[in-house]
Amino acid sequence: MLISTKGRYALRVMIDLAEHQGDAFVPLKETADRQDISEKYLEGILKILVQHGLLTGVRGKGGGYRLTRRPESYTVGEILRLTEDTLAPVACLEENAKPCRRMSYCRTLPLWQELNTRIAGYLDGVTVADLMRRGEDGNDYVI
Amino acid sequence: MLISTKGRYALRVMIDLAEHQGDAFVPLKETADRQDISEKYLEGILKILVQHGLLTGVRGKGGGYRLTRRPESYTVGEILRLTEDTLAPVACLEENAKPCRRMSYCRTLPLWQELNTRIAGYLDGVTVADLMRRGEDGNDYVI
DNA sequence: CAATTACCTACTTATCTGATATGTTTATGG
DNA sequence: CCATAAACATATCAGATAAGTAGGTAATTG
Repeated sequence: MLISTKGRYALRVMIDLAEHQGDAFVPLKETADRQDISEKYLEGILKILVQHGLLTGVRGKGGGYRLTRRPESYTVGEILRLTEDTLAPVACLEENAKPCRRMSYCRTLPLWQELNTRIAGYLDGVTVADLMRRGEDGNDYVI
Repeated sequence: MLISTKGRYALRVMIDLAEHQGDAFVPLKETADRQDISEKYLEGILKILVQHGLLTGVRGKGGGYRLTRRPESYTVGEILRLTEDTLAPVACLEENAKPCRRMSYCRTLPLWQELNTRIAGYLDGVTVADLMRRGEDGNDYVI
């Protein structure tokens, strides 16, 4: 499992907010209901997105969450990197992995590196705006 | 983390056996030493590979393990699918995942499906023979 | 001031990972 | 035929992670 519920939920929330934007701030409860996700669990996820500036959160009556940028400017990779611990397919390629002695001659390292590149390349090439378009004509982001 | 040590070790063992083949059976202890992997832990991994016919295991003095086919006939995907629980990047795409109600309209499903296809496609396109060739001229399996 | 809503901290429960320990069976060489 | 080498089998375990729950605090508005 490369992507946990945390990352999947984060993506769905971003899409939800993008789709219900314009009419000011969207309270978490609304999104949680629509997406059928536990409110309390979602809170933790949205906190991360706010802290990193992807969303604005406003408290009190009339408050809620809102995107800070246009949907086409958020890549899937950007969102997942915040909510997932890592997107690396193997431990050796993680951020803070302890350097592996076998690196210089490991027969499998190039395999993992290429896999990593392909995964990151794909996820960085799809935007939230792309994900909104399911069912529309000419939707080919999956290709 | 898509691939755990189990899968990574399995791959390294297959390569190790491929490289030390011909001189009959290779005892687990040898491979474990060369690859710096716990003997006991490796046993469990090799058992799986034997049970599925990728390796032959022979007991007693002079025994050990041997590939049953030529290195170029084993794909990385084939090996990893045996040793990893799943290669699916998200829970919804696992073998025995309970069918998701949101499937027909889920905005993110196509994203995961395409990611899954790309990962599987890459891993099924690389063989054990390819992995042996690191450092050789014209080695371009990572491209 | 009351209601709403985001924000914060801590806990829980189940599952998975990466092993270790302790044997049993099978084959070979002396 | 017995000691040794080796695969095969089963159980257990400690630590980490995932997914979610609980309970409370702070800010904003009508």
